[in-house]
Amino acid sequence: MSSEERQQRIAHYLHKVEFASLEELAKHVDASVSTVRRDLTTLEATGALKRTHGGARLLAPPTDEFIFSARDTHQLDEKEAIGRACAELIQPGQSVIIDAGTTTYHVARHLEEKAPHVITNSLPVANLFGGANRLEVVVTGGVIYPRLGVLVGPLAVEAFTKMRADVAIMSGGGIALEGVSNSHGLLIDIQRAMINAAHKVIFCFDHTKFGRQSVLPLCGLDCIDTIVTDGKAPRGLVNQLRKKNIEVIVAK
Amino acid sequence: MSSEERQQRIAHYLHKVEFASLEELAKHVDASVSTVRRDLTTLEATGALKRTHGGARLLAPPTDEFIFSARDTHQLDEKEAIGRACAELIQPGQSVIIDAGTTTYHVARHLEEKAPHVITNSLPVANLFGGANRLEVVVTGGVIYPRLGVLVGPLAVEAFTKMRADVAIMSGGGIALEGVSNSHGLLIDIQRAMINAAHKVIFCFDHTKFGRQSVLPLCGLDCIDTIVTDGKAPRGLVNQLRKKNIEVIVAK
DNA sequence: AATTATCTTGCAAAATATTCCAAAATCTTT
DNA sequence: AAAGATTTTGGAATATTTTGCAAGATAATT
Repeated sequence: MSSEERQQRIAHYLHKVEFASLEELAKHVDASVSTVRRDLTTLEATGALKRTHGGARLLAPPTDEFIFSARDTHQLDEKEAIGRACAELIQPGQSVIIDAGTTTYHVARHLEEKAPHVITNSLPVANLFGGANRLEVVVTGGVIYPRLGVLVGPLAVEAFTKMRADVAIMSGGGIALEGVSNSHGLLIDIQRAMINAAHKVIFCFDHTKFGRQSVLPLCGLDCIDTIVTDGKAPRGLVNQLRKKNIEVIVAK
Repeated sequence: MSSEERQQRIAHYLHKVEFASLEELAKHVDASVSTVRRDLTTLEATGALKRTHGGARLLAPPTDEFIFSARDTHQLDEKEAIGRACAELIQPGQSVIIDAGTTTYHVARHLEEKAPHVITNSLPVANLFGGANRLEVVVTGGVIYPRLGVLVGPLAVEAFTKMRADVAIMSGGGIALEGVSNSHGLLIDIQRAMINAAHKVIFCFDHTKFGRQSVLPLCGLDCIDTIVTDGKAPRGLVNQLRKKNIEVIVAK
């Protein structure tokens, strides 16, 4: 049996039982406990389930989940690493604006223990925290942009002009010396409002975004306080950004 | 059994009995009293229950109207029927406000083919339509009310005062001759704004809501245009409501 | 105030996780 | 097809977490 098939069977089994111990799973897929452990780790990274001591639990009830393709995200490992590194920059109790996007989604997943005040226009992020009880999550209004699950439009922009936050965790379509650019016109206004509303601006880019310019310019480099990226980001551009007084953090 | 599974079983058990002693719980999950104590502490932190001397009690009253684990939704068949019947009242292309709640959620599930403009403060409803990109869905802003997935607070109220819709599809904790009542104080303001924003007001009640009065009054009967309910609704009260000029539709 | 029950804290034992390594399996290259 | 390189797997040694227990502290009851 291939590893993918095994992982799928684990996920499928969990959908039925909700909880399962490691031994239970090992017996079910006929593999060693070690292997199941590894599978659970990768499955957890995709957001399908949550590991617990002694087993694993379904993350969200099987119904009503927003279809957000964390599954077929590219550069999953890198985004996961970026998410973890970026989350470490947040102090407990800070108010954090979280942009919509797969990378920022992975940041959000590591943010729960910081108990931040979250402000977001991303439905996946909202869903992520919807169950958790300890933190306050503000969702901006807006019209659902179908494919991405982002709330857009005047309601969303307005919400950010009215609020202030300690940190904004942003993403974009490309980062170059000319600044940050993005592809969706509807998002630009909102992202600008986010940047204005936040005291500190952190951008998350996986290495594929470096040197790329997307259709629409979003902001100049002077808007950025910190960039978090992964190990494959081109050295040259990173150094140039650092010279421009931007803190660049490379997640391992 | 993993600790999470145990905690879930404790929570689930409490949902049945309201209150339980430590020993009772310990026996039920087959663990020591110390362990149960620790579990209760963590569970209390999530707000699911309240510790007391000698045991624990359910924090929220056992109304499931706004709790979204479809798993333990009561009167599922009835709500399904109500949902179908209510959806038939909507004309294609109308703008529809959808209240948060399990019953209204079932209405939403039957609404897609009407291609309505949807306005909602319910995350589950937003998720439901988020994937389909044929219809426009407006989500109000607000703070996520944990576990219920409802957006509450001034942002939500404000959104509804600014908008107008053809129909509002509402739910509530109880319907009696005195009017409609509900249990969650935070929701009342929003529901009032919804009612004001809509030209036609439809309330969905399964039969258990009839004759019941919840903690807080929401509105009088004069606000209601139509009520949709299931076959088990008490005849007497239904007729009295009809005499008050309310259209009552019994789904079968 | 005394008595009883319940709670908190600290600690050792058990269960579980992580890390590391060698064998097996798979993929590449010749 | 054989040899080598790479990945995957299972297991062992080492951390970490969880659990159950007991002693002292706190709250409820009489």
